[in-house]
Amino acid sequence: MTTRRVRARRGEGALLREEILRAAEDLLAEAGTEDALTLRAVAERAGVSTPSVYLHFADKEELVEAVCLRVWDELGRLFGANLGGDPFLALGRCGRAYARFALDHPVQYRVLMLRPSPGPGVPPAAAECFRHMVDAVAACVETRVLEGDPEELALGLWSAVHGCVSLLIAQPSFPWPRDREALIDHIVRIAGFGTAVYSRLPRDLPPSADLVTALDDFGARLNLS
Amino acid sequence: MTTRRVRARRGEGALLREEILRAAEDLLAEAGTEDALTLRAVAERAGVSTPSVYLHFADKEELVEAVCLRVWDELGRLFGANLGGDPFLALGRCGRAYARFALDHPVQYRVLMLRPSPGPGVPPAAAECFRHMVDAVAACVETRVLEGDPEELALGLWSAVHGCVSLLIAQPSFPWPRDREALIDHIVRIAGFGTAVYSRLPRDLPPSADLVTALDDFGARLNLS
DNA sequence: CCGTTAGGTTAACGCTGTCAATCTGACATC
DNA sequence: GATGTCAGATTGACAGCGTTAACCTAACGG
Repeated sequence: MTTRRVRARRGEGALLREEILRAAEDLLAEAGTEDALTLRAVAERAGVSTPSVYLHFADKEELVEAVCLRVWDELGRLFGANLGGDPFLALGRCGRAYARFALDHPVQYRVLMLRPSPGPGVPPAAAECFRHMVDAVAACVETRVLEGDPEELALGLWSAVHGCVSLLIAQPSFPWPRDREALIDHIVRIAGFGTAVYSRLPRDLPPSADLVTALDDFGARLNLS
Repeated sequence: MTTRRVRARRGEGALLREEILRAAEDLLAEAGTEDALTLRAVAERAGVSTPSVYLHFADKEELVEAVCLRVWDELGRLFGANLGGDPFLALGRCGRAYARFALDHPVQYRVLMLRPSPGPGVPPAAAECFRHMVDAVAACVETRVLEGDPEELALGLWSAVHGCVSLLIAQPSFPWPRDREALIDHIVRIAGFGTAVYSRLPRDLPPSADLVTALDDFGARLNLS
């Protein structure tokens, strides 16, 4: 048992919440697995009895989610810092920043994105990032190079990058190329090109049209405009 | 307690393995969550005592994985059935089949693909699917429309579809369009177009080149060939 | 009929999340 | 300074979990 924590003064009970979060954060960093986050371990490290955690978190799930959400703010900042300038370059930078963030915090990313979300809605922090993303896409649409609903396009881009990093995180034994950074780069650009081509294709192209036909059509349209 | 199971005859001990798997499968289907798969619940439903599970599975993890791997064979068949004919159309069919499979078996998909893989290697069933995928891509590369390493290209396509379905499964409260089938279609084609464009771009295109430049370059090359 | 052994069971351990009941010490008041 | 109050915690317990060691028992070959 680590040294017992001194009781907080009146009105400052919320201090414990912060200390619990810090303890859990450290535990997660040391163990590298969310399994290490037992209420008992967290409480002991915070120098407090186990049920005290319930004074600030409804249940374990809420604690774990709170811990993982803490790093998410960083992603919001990253997005903000990468906006501006050429909208396509900005979009690319955001994608790369997102991927780097996920790979830098694999445990937190898994907990928040690779599990059945507990609440009915998207976690607010993630929602804000998504809004950034939609804005970035909207800027691209305004240049007329991309066409379509920004939200829908953003979802596609998001899911492309998410697919790559979540596979990297969950399936490290896939035959990945050695250079992760380059892989991310590929994916981001593939998603970008794909979205651009797809968004500018005639809507009435039959679903069964093969790639060559579609690309030819696209090439023709590109030269026209 | 359900009726107790009659002891198997000598040499037929392996029958219990099958019955345990079936029990677990049913439990999973009824509850819709892997949390329902407690050893006690599975054993009771199989009409057997809890530790008997250990006669056929090293630990719980192995049982859960075995349960989820059972449906995976179906995916292998789906892939096989969708090969042949125009390689690009085949690739598209495979992507759609993969997505439909994942959305039809969300729990199993999550257990196998969205969690830290236990063993050192890829589960054999998934590896076989990946091989199919690489073959399909290789066929496309032979037409000269796609260029590059089939394995690398396949990874990109896989991760695109995986990204979409895993987000759909884990984050149902995202602002998804109503028509899932159409969404999958978009993603598959975006990934296809993106890969095609990207694979045919000059390798020395600077990483900072913006989308418009790259697309123009691509359009020019496409008309030349 | 007996001995062997595959095919199980019993009982228990340590761990987990969670809750009801209880204590305690800092503060406002007299 | 003594007193009452209530926020801030603790104690003790519960049910359920995965897992293990020790034990039983029914089916078969000789």
